[in-house]
Amino acid sequence: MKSCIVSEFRSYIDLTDQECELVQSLERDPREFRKDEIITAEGDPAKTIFTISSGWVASCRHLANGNRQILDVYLPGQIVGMRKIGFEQSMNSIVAIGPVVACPYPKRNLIKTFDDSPRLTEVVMLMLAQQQSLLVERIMSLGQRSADCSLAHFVLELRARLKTSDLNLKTPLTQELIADTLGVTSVHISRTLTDLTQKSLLEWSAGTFKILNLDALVELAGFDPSYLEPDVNWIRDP
Amino acid sequence: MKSCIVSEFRSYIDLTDQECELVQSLERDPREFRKDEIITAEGDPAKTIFTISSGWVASCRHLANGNRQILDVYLPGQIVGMRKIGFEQSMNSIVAIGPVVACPYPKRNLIKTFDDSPRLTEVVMLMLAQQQSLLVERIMSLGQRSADCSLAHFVLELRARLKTSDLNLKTPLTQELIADTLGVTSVHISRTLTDLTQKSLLEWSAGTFKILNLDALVELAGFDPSYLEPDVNWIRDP
DNA sequence: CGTGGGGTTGATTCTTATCAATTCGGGTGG
DNA sequence: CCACCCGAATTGATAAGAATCAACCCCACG
Repeated sequence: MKSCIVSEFRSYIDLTDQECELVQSLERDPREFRKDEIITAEGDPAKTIFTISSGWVASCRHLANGNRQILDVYLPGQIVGMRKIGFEQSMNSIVAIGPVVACPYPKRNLIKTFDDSPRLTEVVMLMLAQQQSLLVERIMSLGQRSADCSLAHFVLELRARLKTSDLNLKTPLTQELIADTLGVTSVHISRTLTDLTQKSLLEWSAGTFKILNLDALVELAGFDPSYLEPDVNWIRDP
Repeated sequence: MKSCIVSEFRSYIDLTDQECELVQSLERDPREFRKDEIITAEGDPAKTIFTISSGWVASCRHLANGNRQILDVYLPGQIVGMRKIGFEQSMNSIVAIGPVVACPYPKRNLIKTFDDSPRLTEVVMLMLAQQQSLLVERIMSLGQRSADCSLAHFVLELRARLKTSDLNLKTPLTQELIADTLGVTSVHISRTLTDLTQKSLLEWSAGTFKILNLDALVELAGFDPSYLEPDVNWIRDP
């Protein structure tokens, strides 16, 4: 399989051969996970980071009452668990949405990379900053947007992250996953979806969204993709 | 004035004299801001980062409909605007809560520090990871906690961040600020506060919280401060 | 054929928003 | 020193949005 993580890094900067090698070393040990398998659990020691080769993954946290909040959805090529750099214990679990191939590697390896390449360190920092802006957008949805706006925004964000111009998005998500992401119940997602369908904005069936009216959806969501477009100019030359 | 930012960095690692100098250079140009003054606005070019010398500051984002969400509250010593490292445009504004002294400096200076000291780079990365975990906790409040839990959690988080064992917290906040942070209305904050007071958990007057029953508050909030305690062991030696 | 996970629908309740009126309290100017 | 004013907080009445509970449908899969 072509290295997902290399092409992820390449989407930020050009890699020298040596850098390429360094990055590749993060994707050496592919492991398969079944749908709904817990890749790491809350409270586990924060020693292992994962790179996703294929499939989607969610990081989530549970409250004492059992409520689950999905913090972020990760797509192939992404590094999962970078927050763990700063902590001894993993504070959220990572779950496979559908079948997944992911490569675990010790946190130490990533830190080692910092020693070897200040340039890659800067890319990692950029990734952290970008993840923050995803979290910020989630906060906006949870705190200020109504369910229909949030849902529209969520779909548009996914589409932008998938870098596709297709109006049909195939996902391994369920309505319950979406609900736990947007902080509402799955029942409410169902109703909201039929609402949006009646308004000829969006359809959902069997795991795929079909965008019926892109402009109206963007308008409803107030979607501005600039938070997904990083600035790489400050990163030093090789 | 003693350098706030140096002591902030010192709370993570010991600084060599040289590092100390580097860090100090980030706090050279103190400027005063009035209460409610906008320090930077959404859409401004993301060139300037701030270090807070005194006072509190909030970063917030507005929606098209005028709704405001406060993303984070920053205390003296903290670096504000690190997310901007990754973007050309500032995607949220920074507002002075009460009178503030803050030191602006070009983003480039921070990046320059990365060249000069891999060790400080690692501290900055740790700060980013820690900010993420604050955002995550906010997401949990917005998405899954009821207003009273969120409020209790918010107060306990503040107390932990202020590193005080006092049960009285003096803040420059208003109920409206708190409301915009927790994603509810100020009216609802008012009601929730009187609720908590009736239950002898918490009092509020003239900008200070008085914790009446710490244990019960921790229990209600499900508060676990470990997300505020970074792991610094991986940072390289000087 | 059952079985079960995912989705839909309806009835009802609960939390929070909204709008509006009122109070409180600390400054300011006469 | 008092009257006034303003921002902040409180209170009440009502409405909207979302949760909850429960029943039911659909359909892929053993």
